[in-house]
Amino acid sequence: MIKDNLKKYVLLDDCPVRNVLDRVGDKWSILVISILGEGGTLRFNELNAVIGTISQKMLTVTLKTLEADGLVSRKIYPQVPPRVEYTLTPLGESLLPAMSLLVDWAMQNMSAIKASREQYSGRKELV
Amino acid sequence: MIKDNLKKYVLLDDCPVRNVLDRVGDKWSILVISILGEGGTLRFNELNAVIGTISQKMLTVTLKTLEADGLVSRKIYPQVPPRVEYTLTPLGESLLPAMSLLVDWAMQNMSAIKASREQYSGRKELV
DNA sequence: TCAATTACTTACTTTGAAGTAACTAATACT
DNA sequence: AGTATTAGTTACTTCAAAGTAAGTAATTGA
Repeated sequence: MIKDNLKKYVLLDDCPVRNVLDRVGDKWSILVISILGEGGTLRFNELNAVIGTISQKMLTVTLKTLEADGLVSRKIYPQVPPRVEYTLTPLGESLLPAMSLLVDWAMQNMSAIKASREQYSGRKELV
Repeated sequence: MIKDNLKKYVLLDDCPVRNVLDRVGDKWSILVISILGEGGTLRFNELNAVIGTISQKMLTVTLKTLEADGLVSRKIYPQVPPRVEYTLTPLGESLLPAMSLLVDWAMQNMSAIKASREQYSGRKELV
């Protein structure tokens, strides 16, 4: 017996919302979007240096996925050595408010969460 | 040479924000929080039925993690068969606005994203 | 001639999240 | 005696995301 106002959530699994959020939820996308959101336009190696711990492969994969989704645009300058610049598209920029609300929440509440985790893990050790 | 206003993002990797967002980004947490946010209080099997495609194990794991983080509270009624009720804590409820903004964005833009993906994948096949 | 530069690609391995299926405790009901 | 019920646990497998390390193209400058 499921309440009517909850039935729509059955559809949320394997649905387009899940589909979109999966990509937002990967390891590097939120970070890259945040950086481009503040930094404007950046080259591949600039992004690489700003993040510091990302591998070239994962930066490539992340940028390609974001480009395929229409969140990031890629501009190639026909030079040698190559110059490629990345920028948020309007669609990518439209994601910034929702994302920064989430990041703000995380920053404001991380101490409460850490405290809760410690309390929770402490339980077991006392049994 | 990294612009000064971007340097803080270097810290974002392996930091508490990442730590918190990782859990929000797992497969079932957003769904469970959304359901509890609308459904109020629900029993284990009610959540299981509402979601439909989640396994008992993953529902257990997800709820335990959310409980450890202090986002969900767990109330046990000493009965047989057991009765366990789950509710959002105030901390869990405080996450709802940020989450629903993200979900709304996903719903509003999924068609644009799907279109972009198709256009992108179409490129390769024409080479 | 040779190293440096930039934005990658490729091949391989590792890791952990998630899935599957069976099992459990404790009691009420038939 | 046997079945149903609820909220799990346990052992095992699968799979894809992520990491590692090396190689590549094309040109400039020493």
